[in-house]
Amino acid sequence: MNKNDLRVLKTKQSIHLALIKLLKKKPLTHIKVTELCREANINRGTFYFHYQEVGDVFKEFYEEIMVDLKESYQAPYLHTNFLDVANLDPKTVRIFHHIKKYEDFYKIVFSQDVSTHYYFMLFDEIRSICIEDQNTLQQYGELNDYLYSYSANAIMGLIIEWYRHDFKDSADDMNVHLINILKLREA
Amino acid sequence: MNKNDLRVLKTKQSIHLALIKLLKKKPLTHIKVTELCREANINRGTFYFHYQEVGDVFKEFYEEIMVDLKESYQAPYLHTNFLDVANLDPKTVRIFHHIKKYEDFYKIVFSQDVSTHYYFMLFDEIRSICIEDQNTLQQYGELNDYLYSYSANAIMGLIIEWYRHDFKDSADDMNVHLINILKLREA
DNA sequence: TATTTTATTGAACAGTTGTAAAATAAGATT
DNA sequence: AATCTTATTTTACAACTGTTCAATAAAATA
Repeated sequence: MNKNDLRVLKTKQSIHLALIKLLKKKPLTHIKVTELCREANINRGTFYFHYQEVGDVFKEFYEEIMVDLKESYQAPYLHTNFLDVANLDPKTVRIFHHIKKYEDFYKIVFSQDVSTHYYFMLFDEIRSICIEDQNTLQQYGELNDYLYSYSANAIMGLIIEWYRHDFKDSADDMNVHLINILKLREA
Repeated sequence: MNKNDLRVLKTKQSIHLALIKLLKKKPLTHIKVTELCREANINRGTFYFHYQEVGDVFKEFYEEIMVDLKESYQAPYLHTNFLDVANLDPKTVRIFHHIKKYEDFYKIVFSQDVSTHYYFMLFDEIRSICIEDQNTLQQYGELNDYLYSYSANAIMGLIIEWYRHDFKDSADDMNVHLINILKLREA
């Protein structure tokens, strides 16, 4: 299967457009392979040549979005150290802006009964960001693994709450919430 | 549908035993309704009279386990205040012992591609525990919602990492990890 | 015990799933 | 432009899904 073959690009794009269209009508878990192929005007066998299930198409979207998140942190002047509260500037935390940008998408990721795979993809990405930003603190040995998962998933907890508030707060609001919570520990 | 009808109790027990048996052979997501009914010696129509999908049976287990977790915190002498590090006694954190007790079960909950529903059931339970244990701190207004989700999901992060280490650490080890992480913020 | 209630069964149905093989056609390669 | 490569289609198949209905049998109730 050649990723650059025009035929592949065409069918994948058809499937992508079809999924986006169907997602406006019904939740991801209710979309059947047959239905998706009918909408995309491709044969069901072709679908199974590229994917295993409908969720795999969603994962493909997700990977692109993860790249976008990663890139927003590759700008060298941006630094977010969740442990160093004193030097934490709300403007430097790009995660919430990223989530807001893809709000409709993340409403699916955090919805009930969807695969946990999507949750863990974001978790792992945020965890990587924590590791890269805290590369000065290496002295905690084995505790590091737990510290990073603790910190990353705490952020995820804020996003869960944000989702449950239907993303009404702005991204900057969320940064302020984070700062305030971290400052509680200093008092 | 009468929950106390002997016929209902009998069929539900058959289904429960069948699911436990099948879970030893294959992941939850691979178990078909037909397969489960064959194993339980009940009619497929009977299954659909009680459940919608295989995962619903798992949820039924889960609810019992959530009751067990809740009860382990109802003993009034136990208090866990995740914000008050100074007064936090490792022995009082019962969550990790609970997880260890149902380790095999939680290996499914935290596995990839399973429904997020199970994750959120545990999250909500831990969040409730945080709220009850921190009922002295009400001064933060709207921030409370975010603070509780932050704290609860941070604990979930430790459990994720524990899962990824195949639950090799003991429950007491986990309590120590938690204490150490919380103490980092004081330094 | 006799009667009523209702959970369970069995059968049938259209639709979906996942897989496989040969035929076709679109695109890549020379 | 001619040939090679392979993605796509077509068709077929057995198994599973989700639902419905009448018949049955198990349990509750009086």
